[in-house]
Amino acid sequence: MARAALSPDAVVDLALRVVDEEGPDALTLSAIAGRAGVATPSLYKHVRNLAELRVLVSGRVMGELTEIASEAVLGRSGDDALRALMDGWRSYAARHPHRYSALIQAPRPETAEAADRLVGIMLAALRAYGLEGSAATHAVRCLRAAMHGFAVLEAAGAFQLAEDLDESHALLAHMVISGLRTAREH
Amino acid sequence: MARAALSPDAVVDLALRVVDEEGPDALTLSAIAGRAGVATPSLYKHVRNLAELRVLVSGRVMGELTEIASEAVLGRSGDDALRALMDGWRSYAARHPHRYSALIQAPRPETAEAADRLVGIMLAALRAYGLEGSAATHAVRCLRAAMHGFAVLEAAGAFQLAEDLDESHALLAHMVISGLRTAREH
DNA sequence: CGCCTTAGCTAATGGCATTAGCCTACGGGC
DNA sequence: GCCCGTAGGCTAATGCCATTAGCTAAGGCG
Repeated sequence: MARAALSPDAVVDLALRVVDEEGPDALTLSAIAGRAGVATPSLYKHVRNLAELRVLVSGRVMGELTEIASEAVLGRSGDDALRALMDGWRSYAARHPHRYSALIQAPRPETAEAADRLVGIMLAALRAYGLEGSAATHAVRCLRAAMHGFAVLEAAGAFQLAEDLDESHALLAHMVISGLRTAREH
Repeated sequence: MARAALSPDAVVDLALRVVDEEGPDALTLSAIAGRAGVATPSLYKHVRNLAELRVLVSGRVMGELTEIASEAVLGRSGDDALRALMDGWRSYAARHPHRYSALIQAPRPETAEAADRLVGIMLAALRAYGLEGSAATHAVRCLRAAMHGFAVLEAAGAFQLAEDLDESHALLAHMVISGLRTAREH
């Protein structure tokens, strides 16, 4: 069975290292093969193709994000939980901007489970606001949009001015919270 | 001067058509050359390379978005202006999802002017809330994050459930508005 | 009327993904 | 302890794409 060094998981590990160090565009099979000390075609023994590898990477990132989110919410509720969730999300994206950019948003069966867990955590974070059915769905969508939008823009370096990003993000959290508190009327 | 059919602008036009019809990943010089009825290397007479073409495409999209945004805000103020801006933004992204995905968020000198105009429009839309200096910057950042996050997720088809997206988006607008109204404390 | 600029061309290079087919070392069963 | 099947590696080949170099012709301008 040869060196046994490689496996689908190991390939994803290397892929994440490539992404972190060289950016999502550098995620190429030959870059990974180089790091693995293996010829490029050998990777096809572990991964169907580049597209599938991207999905696997995305799934891994989603899993990490789920872990972060779940820790953030743990033992908190209400505004506190929501703020912790948003802060955790943002800090993950800021710590690993390339990794975050490798997140695929289009729903894929392979990442459906992780995505569902994430939605579950968001729902839990929103529990204190007493949202029922559709209202909860709308709230989760907005929360996701806010967190993702901020994370993407920050990761891309789109916020140029000198103002403190922590403060901007606190305002975003305030918007979500105050919007949820007064959601009756809209 | 040969056929005079091509020019940098014409190349961008074709590029936009490719993006719209086949998605951002299909944006390739040879696809454009095919549509232009020209050999691939000929395009280098009009555009420095693929990377620059992407930036030009992004600039064009940003310009269109600026137009939409400015029309939306025109003749309105306060909550009304803000909601119209958000609705216009979202509907542009929904109408041209691939085009919207081709938007490059990382600041580039070539798109700086369009980006500044966009920020200017957002500032105008926020005028009624009486934000000064830094507070206005934070508000623009949050508005951008909310609009962009929702647009990206919708364009990617990330919102799966059956609930009405208009309603979700109305809630998002409500969050922004109510957050701005109560922004003192945070 | 000739020149020069310019937009097009072909040829060549190199990176990458992907497929096909080969080779071999291990591990389980005898 | 030996045999064989399988799995994981390899090389070779293909094809697409971007990019560069150098050629060519056509149109405007003097």
